Amino acid sequence: MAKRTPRGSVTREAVMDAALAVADRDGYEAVTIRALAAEVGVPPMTLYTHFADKAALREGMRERAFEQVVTATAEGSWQEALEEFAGNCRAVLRAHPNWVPLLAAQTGAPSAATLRLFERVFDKMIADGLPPAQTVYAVTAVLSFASGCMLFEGLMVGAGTAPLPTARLDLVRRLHSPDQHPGVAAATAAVDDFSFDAVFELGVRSLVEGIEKLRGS
Amino acid sequence: MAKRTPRGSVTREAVMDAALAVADRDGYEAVTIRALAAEVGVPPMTLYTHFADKAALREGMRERAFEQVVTATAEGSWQEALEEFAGNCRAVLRAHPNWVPLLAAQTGAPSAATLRLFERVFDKMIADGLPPAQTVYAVTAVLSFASGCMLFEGLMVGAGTAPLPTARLDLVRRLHSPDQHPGVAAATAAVDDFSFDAVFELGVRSLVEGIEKLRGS
DNA sequence: ACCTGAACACCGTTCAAGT
DNA sequence: ACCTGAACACCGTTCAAGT
Repeated sequence: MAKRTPRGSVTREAVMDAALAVADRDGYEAVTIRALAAEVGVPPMTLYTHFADKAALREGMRERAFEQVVTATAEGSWQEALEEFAGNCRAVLRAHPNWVPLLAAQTGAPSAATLRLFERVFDKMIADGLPPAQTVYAVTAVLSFASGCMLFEGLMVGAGTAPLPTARLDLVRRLHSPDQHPGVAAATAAVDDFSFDAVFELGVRSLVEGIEKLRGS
Repeated sequence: MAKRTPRGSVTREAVMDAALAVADRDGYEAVTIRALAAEVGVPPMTLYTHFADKAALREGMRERAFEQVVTATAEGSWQEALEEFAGNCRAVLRAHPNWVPLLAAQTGAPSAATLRLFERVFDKMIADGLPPAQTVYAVTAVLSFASGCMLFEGLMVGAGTAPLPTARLDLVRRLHSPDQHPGVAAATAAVDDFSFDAVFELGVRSLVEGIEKLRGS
C-alpha cells in the first residue's frame, strides 16, 4: 500500500505537514499539487510518489491533522476522556480554521493513534458497565457533534476569521425583517454574549449524560 | 443584491435546482460551470447573471437545499419541532448524499424559509419558559449535531453509497491488529446492528434533554 | 446596455522521454 | 527501474467583441 520513500527525499509525513502548512497560511483551496511541490521543494510530479491522487492527499492531511487531536491522557473517567477528546478537536480546529474542510474528506482506515484513543475510551466505558455495543454509538455521537460544531462555527464566523462577538452581530444583522420575525429578533437580542464555546460545552455535556443513561439498560 | 432575471431565461431558483440535480446524478465535484450550463441549456458565461462566482453558486445550492428541510409543521412542542427539524435534515441528506459537501460551504444570510422555521421554534421555546438567549444555543447545538452526524455518516459509508451493515463490517475490517486493540475489537464485535439512525436519535434526544434543563436556570 | 464567445491563467493527471 | 518534463484535457474567470 504505502510507497517506499524515494532515497534522500522527503517523507510522506513531511509532505502532509507541508500541505497542512500551506492550508494554514494560504487557505484550504490553495493546497494545489503545484503549490505543495513548491513548498516541499520538489518537482510537482514527484509528489505522486507519496499519494495516488488528490483525494488521497486530502485523506493523508486529515489523518495527520487528527493525530494532533489524539494527545489524550490515560487518566480519568470515560466521561472526562470523551470531553477531553471533543475539547482537543475543538482546540486543534480553532487553531487551524483552514483545516475545517478536511472534515468533509473521505475517510480511510483509522491510524494507529486514532485506534489507541478509541481503545482507551472503550476500555473505560466497558469497565464502567456500559454495554460494549453502546460504546461505539457514544464515540460516534460525540465525534459527530464535535465535527458538526466546528463546521457550523466555521460557517458562521467565516472559518475563524472574525471574532465571536462579530459573529453574533452578523447573525442579528442578517435578519431581513425583525418585524416579521419577532421571536427570532427577541432571542438574538437577548444573547449579548453568544459563544460557540458554550454551545460546544452544552452539547458535549448533554451527550455524555445521555450516554450515561445507557448503563442501566 | 439579486440580479434581475434576464428576459425569457431561466430563474435563479431553476439554476440552483439544476445544480443540485447535477450533484445528485454525477456527484458534487461534477458541478462545474460548464456542466451546469449544459444542464440548464445556456452558454456558460450566461450563468454569471445568477451568481457572482462559484462560491456564491454553492451558497445558493445550499440555501435551496435547506429549503427542502424547512417543511416543519406548526403543531407540537418545541421538543418535537427540534426533533422534526433534525429528522428532516437527515431525510434530505440521506436522499441526496451528494449534497453533503454543501454543509461545508460558506454561509450567507438565512433565507426567509429558514427564518420562518427558527421563528416557530423560538416562539415555542420561549412560551415554554426557556430563557430567550438559550433558544439560540439550543438550535445551534441541534443543527450542529445534525450536520456533523450526516458528515460523519457520509464519511464512513462513502456518502451513502454502501448499505449500513457494510459500513460496520468495514469498520471492523479496518482495525489493523485486533490483538493490539482488544477493547475496540470487543466493542465493534458486540455491535451486530450498528445504525447511524440510532446514533442520530440518541444524540438528538440527549441534546433536547440537555436543553430542557435550562428551563429552570 | 446587456449578453456571451474567445482567450487567459490556472488546475490534476497521463505518459513517454529521460536517467 | 525509477523519476519527472512536457503535454493534455479540463477548470473558473476576464474582457472585449458582439448585439
